[in-house]
Amino acid sequence: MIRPEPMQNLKQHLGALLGSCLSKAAGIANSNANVITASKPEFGDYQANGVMAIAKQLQTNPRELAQKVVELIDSVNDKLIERVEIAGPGFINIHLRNDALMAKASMVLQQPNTLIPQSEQAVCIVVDYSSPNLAKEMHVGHLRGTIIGDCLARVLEKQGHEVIRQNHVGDWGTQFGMLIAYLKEVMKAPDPGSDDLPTRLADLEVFYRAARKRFDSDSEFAETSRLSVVKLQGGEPEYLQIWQRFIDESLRHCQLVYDRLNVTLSNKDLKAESFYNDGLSGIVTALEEKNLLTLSAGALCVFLPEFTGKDGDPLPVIIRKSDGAYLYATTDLAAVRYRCFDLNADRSLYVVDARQSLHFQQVFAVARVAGLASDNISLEHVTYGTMMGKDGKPFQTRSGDTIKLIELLNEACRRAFELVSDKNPDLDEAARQAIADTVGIAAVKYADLSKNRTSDYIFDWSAMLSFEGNTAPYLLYAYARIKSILSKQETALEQYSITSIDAREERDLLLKNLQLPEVIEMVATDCYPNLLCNYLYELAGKFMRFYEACPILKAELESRNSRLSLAALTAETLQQGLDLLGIETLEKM
RNA sequence: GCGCCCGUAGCUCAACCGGAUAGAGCACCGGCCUUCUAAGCCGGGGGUUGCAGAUUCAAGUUCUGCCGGGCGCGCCA
Repeated sequence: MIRPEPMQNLKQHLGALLGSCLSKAAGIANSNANVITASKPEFGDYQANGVMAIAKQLQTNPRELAQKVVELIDSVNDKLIERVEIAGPGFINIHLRNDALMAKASMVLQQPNTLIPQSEQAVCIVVDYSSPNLAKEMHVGHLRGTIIGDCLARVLEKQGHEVIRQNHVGDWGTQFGMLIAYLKEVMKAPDPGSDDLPTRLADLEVFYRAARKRFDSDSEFAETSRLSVVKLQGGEPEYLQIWQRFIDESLRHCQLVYDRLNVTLSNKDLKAESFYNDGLSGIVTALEEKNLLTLSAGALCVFLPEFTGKDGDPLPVIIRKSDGAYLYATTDLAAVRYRCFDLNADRSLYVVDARQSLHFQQVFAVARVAGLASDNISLEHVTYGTMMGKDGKPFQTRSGDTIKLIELLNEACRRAFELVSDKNPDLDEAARQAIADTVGIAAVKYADLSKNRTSDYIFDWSAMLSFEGNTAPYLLYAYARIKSILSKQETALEQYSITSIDAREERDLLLKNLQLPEVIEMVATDCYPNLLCNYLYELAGKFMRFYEACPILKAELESRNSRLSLAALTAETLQQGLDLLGIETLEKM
């Protein structure tokens, strides 16, 4: 496959052009013209907000400076720009040429793989996401991290970066000692080769809860559990064998959920906590060499001056517990080292619940001072909010009302099936089921992806399973409408080409299509998938308005072909955008 | 007690590192299917952006102090 050329998106092009004009006019190198999409249609297509700040700096009249900038822009005769004008206190409003927009769009139509340009510099990016605890079955709280991470991985990959997914599953902590101890207890004479373990684990959640109850109520059992961890981490065969069967069973559950969710994770992306086990003593050595370790109450700790807790006391990062077992900080340090020096990552993203932000701050800081991370690697904790219950209180995973992720997906598809059957009773059942499966999953994913990841969110069936308004079905519906039209055209177009713009709705839709690369760039930089959702929703909305206002198949020949092309371009944009969200499209719905 | 995050329409959320009159959806009210899929489109009501200051041409956005909510803070992950 030919790698599409790096290409400036509209905003980058205008930003560079106006930036250089502003720099020249102001006599200040690298001035930022601060070009953004226009906040209102009256202001044109894009607007430059940077003139006023520079004028302030120069103690000069902003409108006069803007005038100089405008003259410089005019002298360049840029192919994209129809005209620029000064507005208000010193804004520069930018209007783009229709012919330039049409030409750009027609080019993209002929080479759809240029719709999303390659990043100028491809780098290696590790994306750590999903990372469920294998002691339990995946529940609704795992949804966010899994699909946000998957979206980011897809976006970065699409830009040409080398993306290495890392599913850092929890398979090695204290809870496994607990499970093993409980299993041994439940099955008096453990014989891991021939028992009915899979049957007993058919409901991992139930098994976990039972073990947990024992652990919390019986200190002797808790002690046995902790000793089991040490034995496991020490490599005792019997423990390893039981453990392995837990893991295999649990991973099977996870993969079912991933496949159902259309999440790209597979076995090859697994890098479990246990993978780092052999390297943990090396972490201790490395920290020792840097004189960072302190023995505190029997535990090996790192104290960094920038982290203090209660009463200003130094806050420890516990590297090794007093009983000799390691904790997740140590594992995470080993993972940082692995990603930096073995995978040679330039960026390492951790898509993990915001509650762990202090933990990651500490791990990153220790990794830097201990040389477990190079200075060049960008370590980024991509946080997301805590899931709350209907009452606004945190959704307790240990309480009985945990909802399994698979149950949510089943319910979504069930409701979607009812709706499809209602809307489209003529389709046979298999077709309706297939549509419902796509729509249901899409709705659940989009409900989460479309919200700013940093805010806490309330688990709410009705919001998550809604099919109207700003939802995935709206986008899928727009796509299906386009496909329906395209399938009705009598003669296939030799090649799509957008050659005329008559209505406001046509132009709005055309320009919006061309702005996908800008959005992708923002998502890749800041890791906010909701920006892509917002964009696609606006794109679909502009298509709906175009659809209502502009007849396509009944239009005059030239307009007809042009509108068909515009519709085809929109389908392409929607399809590629939804694909980056991990949402499949439908030809019919 | 200390630290981090959050507070925007009745509800769920936007607002592109400080920009022009704060926008959508849901819900509610009213229009639009003999015309390319009504899971749609058009219109309407609804706001002192928690409160009070500060910074400046410009603050939902930055700073300070309160109020309210969430999370984290030594051997769970």
